[in-house]
Amino acid sequence: MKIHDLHLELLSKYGKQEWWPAKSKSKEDRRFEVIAGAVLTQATNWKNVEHALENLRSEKILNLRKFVGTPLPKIEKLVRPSGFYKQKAGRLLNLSKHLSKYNNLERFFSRPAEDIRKELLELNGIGKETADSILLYAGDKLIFPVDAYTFRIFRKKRWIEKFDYERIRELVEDQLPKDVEVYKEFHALLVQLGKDGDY
DNA sequence: AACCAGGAGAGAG
DNA sequence: CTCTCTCATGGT
Repeated sequence: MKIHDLHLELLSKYGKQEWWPAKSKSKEDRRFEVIAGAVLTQATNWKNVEHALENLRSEKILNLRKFVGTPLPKIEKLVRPSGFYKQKAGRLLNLSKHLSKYNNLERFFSRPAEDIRKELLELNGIGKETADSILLYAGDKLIFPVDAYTFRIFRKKRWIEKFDYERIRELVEDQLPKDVEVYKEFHALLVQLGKDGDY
C-alpha cells in the first residue's frame, strides 16, 4: 500500500493536476488532441508542445479526419516548435492514418486495452510510455504509463533497482485502486514531484 | 553557453 | 541484452 500512500501524500501536497489538458469541445476531438500531444511531447518541454498544438488548432486540423487530409510538409511546419519536428510530423500522420481505419476514436478504443496496446506498439514512434499515455488519457483505459520521473522517484525510495518498464507498471497497477481517475492523477503528480526535484 | 524537457529507434559491442 | 547516438526547438 506504499504506492497508494504516496498518491495521497502528493495529492495533499500539490492538489489535483487535472491531466491531460485538452481544450477541444467534443470528446472525439479531445481524444485526438491527447494523442497528438502524447507524440509531440516526447523528450520535449510541454510549453513547446502547447505552441505546436495551438498551431494545429488555428489551422483547424486538430481533428482526426482533417489531420489525415493534411500534407506532410504543412504538418512539419506547424509542429516545429515541439522539436524533432520531421520525425514527429511523420509519426503522427502515420498514426492518424492507422486510427482513421476505425472511422472514429470511439470505435478504436472500444475493445480490450491489451489488444489496442499491442497494435499501438507496432507503429513507428510509439513506444510503451506513449502507447500507455494514449490508452489512459485518450482511451480511459486502466493502464499506468511509466516515465523517467516514476523510475527516478521509485528508485530513490528503493522500491525498485533497475528500469524494467513492465515491472514498474505492474507494481503500480497492482497497488493502486483500480480507478482511471486515480491513475491519471498519480501519473501527473509524479511528474510534478519530479520537476520539483524535492524527493 | 551548456543542459534539459511529460521518448523512440537504430546501431554497436 | 545494455550502452550510445540521433533527432531539434525553446527556456534557464
